[in-house]
Formats: sequence, C-alpha cells, structure tokens
Amino acid sequence: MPTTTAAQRREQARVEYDAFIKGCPTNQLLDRLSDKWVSLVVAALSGGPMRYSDLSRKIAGVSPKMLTQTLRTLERDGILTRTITPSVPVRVDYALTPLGSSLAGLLTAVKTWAETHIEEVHEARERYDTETA
Amino acid sequence: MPTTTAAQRREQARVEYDAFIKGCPTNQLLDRLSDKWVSLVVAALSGGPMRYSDLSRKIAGVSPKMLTQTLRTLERDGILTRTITPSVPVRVDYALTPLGSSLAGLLTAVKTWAETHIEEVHEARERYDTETA
DNA sequence: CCGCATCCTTAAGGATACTG
DNA sequence: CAGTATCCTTAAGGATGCGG
Repeated sequence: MPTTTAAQRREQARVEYDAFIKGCPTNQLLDRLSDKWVSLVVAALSGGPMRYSDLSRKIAGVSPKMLTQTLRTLERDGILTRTITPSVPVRVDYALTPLGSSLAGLLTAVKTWAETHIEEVHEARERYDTETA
Repeated sequence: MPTTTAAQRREQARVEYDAFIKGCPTNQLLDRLSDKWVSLVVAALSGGPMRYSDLSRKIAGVSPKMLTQTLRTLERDGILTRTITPSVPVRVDYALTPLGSSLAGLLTAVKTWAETHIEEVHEARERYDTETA
C-alpha cells in the first residue's frame, strides 16, 4: 500500500506544474488573452486613444470595477498608457503603447484564423451532435 | 426621472453584447484559447497521437474530469479525433486533425510573440511597481 | 483502462453606493 | 468624470467513488 494517494500525487504534480508555468511566457500571455475584457479593451484602443467614459460606453456591459481592473493590469504590463489631465472635471486618456499595438496585431492573427476556420468548426459540431443524438 | 436605471441599461447592453459575441468567431476562438487545459492538450498532441492515460501523465495536475471535458469539446469542434480500440482493457487514442494542427500553429505564433516580448512586459512591471511604491 | 456522476469549495466577477 | 469600496452571487473546477 502506497503512502501517497492518487489525489496527493496529482496535487504534488499540480504544484510543480504551477511553479513551472509561473515562469512560462507563453502561459502568461495566454492568461492575458483569456481575460475577455483584455481583448475588448485592446481592440477598442487599436482605433486610437480613448477616455475612460468612452471605453465604458464602447465596451458594452462592462462594470466600472472590471474596466478599471483591466486597465490597471494592462498599464502595469506596458500595454497601454494612462494620461491624466488635471482639468475640472478631470480627464483621463488611455492609449496603446507600441508593445500594445503589437499585441493588437496578434489579436488580428487570431481573428483571421477564426474567420478562416470557424465554418469547419461549425460543421464538425453539427456532425458530432447528429452522430451523438 | 428616467424609467431605466444605469444598471438596467448596462444589463440591456450586456444582453445585446452577449448576443453579438455569440456569433463572433474571434470570440469563440478566444473562449477556447482561454481554457488553460485546451492549449496544453493541443500542445501535447502536436507531437503525435497519445492515449488517455498518457495525456493525464504528460499534463501534470489535470483531474480526470477536466481532461475528459476538454477532450470532448475539442473532439466536438473537430480539433482532434478519438479512436477506441475495443481490446481488454479498452484503449483510446487521441490525435490532432488537420484543423487541430493549424490551431497548434496559432499557438506557436502566440508562443513566439510571448518569448519575443515577455522581457518588455517584465521591465514595464518593474517600472510600474517601483513608481507606484 | 477509460470515464461518468456526484458533491463541494472558492474565487472571479457583477450590483450598488459613495468620494476626490 | 473617473474611479474606489463593499457586498453577494454563481459557476468553474477539484475530490471521489462507481460502472462499462
């Protein structure tokens, strides 16, 4: 009888795995792309700088909390800049950095792939669903 | 006094937004890529077909539930094939389809971008953190 | 060996109200 | 205008045991 259960071994593996991917650039980027608001913000800003209120209007259905949170992490990552104009009322502009623009380029590649292959995916789903039913 | 509150308008916008993205190929693909197990499975299979137990060993820390769930959706989407050999005990092989291979190609592009630019991101973070602190 | 069904936890994200 | 602070829900995902 082993002293470690399957769950314990998996837990151990998970910890090692987490430590591994923590330093993995690809996974860090996927984490960003996985955030649904990130891609929307980057896409919105790819047309040029926007103010906070513009973004909240353009990106329908986003709560102030998530918008701010998303903007902060993207600023920290050097994807966009935050410029405060201390007028009354205050004005804040967000704009993509060169790094942010290159990320937008990646999103364009994803978009292209999606548009090229989505039909195949839909066909595959229909086939799968009819065969399974 | 308006008959709709800000929350109601945002909710309305969210519903429209959801309806919009439901048919948006790019977002459907991002939903897939956002799933952390999806990229790992695709990456694992890009080296060739693997059995269920091989995958669960190679992808450290995955629970049987998530592995099966991931494999099923990918099969449904035509990304991979599932081949059952009715021996005793049963044997099941998973392999990428051509469509799956092209998705793996996209992941490679993401990987390349990440490796190229991760250093800039790290520098940006350090700058941000020291400036904020 | 492969994988489904069940239960349970927890953390992401939404609603809301208030401030500089 | 541009957020911050708080509370609260809910759904993704992990543990586990059984079945084909």
